Amino acid sequence: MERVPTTTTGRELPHPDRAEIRLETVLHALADPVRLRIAHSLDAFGEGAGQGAACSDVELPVSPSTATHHYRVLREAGVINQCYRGTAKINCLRRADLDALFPGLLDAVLRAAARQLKR
Amino acid sequence: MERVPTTTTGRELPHPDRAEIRLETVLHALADPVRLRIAHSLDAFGEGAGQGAACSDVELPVSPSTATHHYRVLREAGVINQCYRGTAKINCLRRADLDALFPGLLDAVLRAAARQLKR
DNA sequence: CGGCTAGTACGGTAACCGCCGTACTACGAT
DNA sequence: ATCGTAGTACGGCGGTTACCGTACTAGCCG
Repeated sequence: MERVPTTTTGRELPHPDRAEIRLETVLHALADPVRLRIAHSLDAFGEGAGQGAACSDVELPVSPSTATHHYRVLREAGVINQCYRGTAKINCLRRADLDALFPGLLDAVLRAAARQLKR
Repeated sequence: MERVPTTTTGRELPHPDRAEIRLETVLHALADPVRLRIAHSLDAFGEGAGQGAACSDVELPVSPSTATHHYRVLREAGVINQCYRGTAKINCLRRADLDALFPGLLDAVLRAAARQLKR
């Protein structure tokens, strides 16, 4: 059966709301190679079918506990949104918020990241 | 007399060339409030008359030695160009290089910074 | 139930960062 | 030559960061 466990788990994760997102914090979050890669992967995944990707969908060159750390940094900076679905944690970019606050920034960064990969 | 001391001083400062500029490093450089302010100020100054501004033209809430540190981070990241003119050190954004490598990024960051200031 | 998978919290370590003061150099002006 | 101004190099200090391993919880499946 299609047991889609929509937004299970009581554990709510703290997210900054739009007005609290600071440019310096966003830039700092994206300035790390691992986190930049996460953002880039989420962008790629997000464009696909149902938006969002689990942490385990993104391959990273660090240990799971370090990955958790990086996801938290991104979430607390306001770059990504995280929610639990079953045992998985689904991540997606906060495009709407970022675009509203800093028009063009996210796209510029993601395109720059993509471009730098092909070099 | 107009003793314009064009590019005096033998001391040459090391700059990365275009191909060496890394996105993560640029983002890291811009992720600090003081350095973001420097970039923003250079943008404002640069648009004016003769391009570039001396370090002392940009007011910063840190000591001179710390300011030196921040300028160096920006230069080594490839965000600014520095050269001596007389006793002053002239700084300007490396627009052409950054725009070529990461189109739209610098403008997005600077506009985001400007926008965040008016809040 | 037991076991699997996904992710976490904790604690520790080594590196880095932002900041400063002090002592110094480089240039221009007097 | 002397002084003042612009910026620097150095060393130190305290806070943050990236990383890991280990031990743990939450949900799913058989």
